[in-house]
Amino acid sequence: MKAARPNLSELARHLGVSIATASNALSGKGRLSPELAQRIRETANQMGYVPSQAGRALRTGRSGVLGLVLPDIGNPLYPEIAQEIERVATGAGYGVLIANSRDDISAQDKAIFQLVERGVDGIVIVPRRGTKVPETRCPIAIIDTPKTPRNTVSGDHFDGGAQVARHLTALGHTRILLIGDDPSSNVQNTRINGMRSELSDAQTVETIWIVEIEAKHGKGCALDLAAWRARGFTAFACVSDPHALRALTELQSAGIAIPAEATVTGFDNLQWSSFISPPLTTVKMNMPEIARLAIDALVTAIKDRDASDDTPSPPVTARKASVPMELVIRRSSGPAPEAQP
Amino acid sequence: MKAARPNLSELARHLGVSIATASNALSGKGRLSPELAQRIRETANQMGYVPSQAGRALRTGRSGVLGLVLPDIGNPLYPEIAQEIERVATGAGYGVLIANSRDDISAQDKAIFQLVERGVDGIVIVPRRGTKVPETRCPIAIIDTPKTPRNTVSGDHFDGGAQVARHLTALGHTRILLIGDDPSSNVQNTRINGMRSELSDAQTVETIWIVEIEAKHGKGCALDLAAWRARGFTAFACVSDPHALRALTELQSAGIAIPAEATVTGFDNLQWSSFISPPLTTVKMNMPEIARLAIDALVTAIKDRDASDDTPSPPVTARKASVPMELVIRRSSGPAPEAQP
DNA sequence: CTGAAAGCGCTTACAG
DNA sequence: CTGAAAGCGCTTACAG
Repeated sequence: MKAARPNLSELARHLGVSIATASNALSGKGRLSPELAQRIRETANQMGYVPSQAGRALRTGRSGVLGLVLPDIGNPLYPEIAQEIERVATGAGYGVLIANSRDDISAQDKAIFQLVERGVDGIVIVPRRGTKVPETRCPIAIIDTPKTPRNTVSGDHFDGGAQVARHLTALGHTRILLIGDDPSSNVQNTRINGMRSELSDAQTVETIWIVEIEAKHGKGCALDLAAWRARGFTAFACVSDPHALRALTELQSAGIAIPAEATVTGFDNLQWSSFISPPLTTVKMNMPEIARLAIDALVTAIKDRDASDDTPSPPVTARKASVPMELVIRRSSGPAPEAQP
Repeated sequence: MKAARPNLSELARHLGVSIATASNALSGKGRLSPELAQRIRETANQMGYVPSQAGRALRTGRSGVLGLVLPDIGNPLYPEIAQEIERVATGAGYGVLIANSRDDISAQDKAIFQLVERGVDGIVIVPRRGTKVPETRCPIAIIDTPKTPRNTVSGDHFDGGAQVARHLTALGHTRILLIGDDPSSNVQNTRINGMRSELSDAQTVETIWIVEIEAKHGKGCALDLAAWRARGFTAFACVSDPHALRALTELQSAGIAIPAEATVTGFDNLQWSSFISPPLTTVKMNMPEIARLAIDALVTAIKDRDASDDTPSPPVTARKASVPMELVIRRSSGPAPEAQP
């Protein structure tokens, strides 16, 4: 009644072959007759043999696990990143261990250390704002912005912003309010800069940062967008969908019709952005591609590092650092009304 | 220049003690003089000694890692679950390996198998709709609804629904539309049933399911809520915040003022629910508590299982299966207007 | 109070 | 083409 999972030596004994032969058959490494290999694989299956990761990890020095460090879930984009990273990593034969860099500023370093302690082969990090990613001997892939030091791969946030701006210009908007959340965010700044790069001096452009307004009036306070509208601003371009949602509902509540009287745009194409009324014009990142490039780069770095040992791992670089974004035009953006207050 | 991370035997040699003593000092297990233990720990720190998980796992048969299986990210509640599970698990000394049960129906079983293959000590599952969680010898904690077979712990969705209904009744609403997404969801059904349980025959209550409407009119179609409003329905109670958002923006777009002319409620208290205009009345789950109970139960089961080996692990039950929810009243709900069409 | 030794399950040169 | 043996780093009885 020994139904517990067999190990390699039990499997080998059962088959009357050596343990090495069994191992070779399953890994397809050493040369052995195809028939024997076949027979071994079948029996392994049938006996429910599952190789021990621990044994393998101890022997090979590789855990087959990658770490993923994400900041607090505040940004609803992270689940999508996590999902894509998990999908690609699984496809490459890796598991994904998650860690959270929430709380204090040192949490990111702590999270990284914990992952290293658990023996991950490499780490993907979406850095917290205003932090430095420490150097380790464990390869690290960074997803932030093209300008971030040691950045591995990211969406082309600048170009995404530029696309929004061209769209608004084409619709005839001349007074445009850019709405950011936190000026210390690399991603948000790059998006804003991208927008500004495509807006001409003939247009009036202002930027507001929500954290600064909330610092004065409290969290969740009104952004007074109706007042901006009254001053002739007809386009409200936000750095992410949740802020666009906040803007859109605030304008709607004030009785301003979207898109007839004001245009609102977001960023990130979150699930609900296509389901609200009116559906939100936004910018979609190519997450599957970003995840693929990040994991590819990481896996390559892991293999390289096996050769040259010791020393901190050099920055991991992807084949392509910047992945294009796609403007998704929906009904929340429309032609500028006659821009009268 | 041997700066690479030392292992236990190098540490022991460096200290002139046996490898067993070093191990005992670090784990605090075997009895040894406090001074020696102290000295060993200090030197270990100073030499940057990091114990090998692989070695430990191989020896102890425990990986110190839990698996977390979540369905597709469609439900924006999952990130919060993931975050809390990760937090609690880390606190209990476990890492968290994520897996996704997206795609086809068998994906959930596949995800579980992969985690087992990676040697996790236990698994937390939020089951996909309409699937059976397979029995394994690996302990599994299920987070779904109190009625789900083998459910370990969950929010009290029924009572959450009841709280919403009492709130609406107290506000004087007599014609109430319940808005669900998918009738095959245990969670959504329980919430709807909870609402119905507290609505009297004196009230008119109807339920619509978004997937059914979309099956006819296409994804993202209008829900025609203005028509319901015209028929005198003044309260729109949704099974989750994204659906409430859809309802709220649809009503606002149709020129119906919230909450003056219609009340909208959601479920789950997602981040943005407090930032929209008007902010959303919703129901908040006690995720930290749910995560704590789930992990506690799992860890207990893992320890128990070490005693009795083999055989599928019995269902993991938490000290408390059902965690209360909290109604969060915000401005999207208000007194019923004179309910004239 | 401390140490020598076995063994967890695997892979990988190496010998035959 | 196949097998015997070493060893990855740890913990845990056990002996002293």
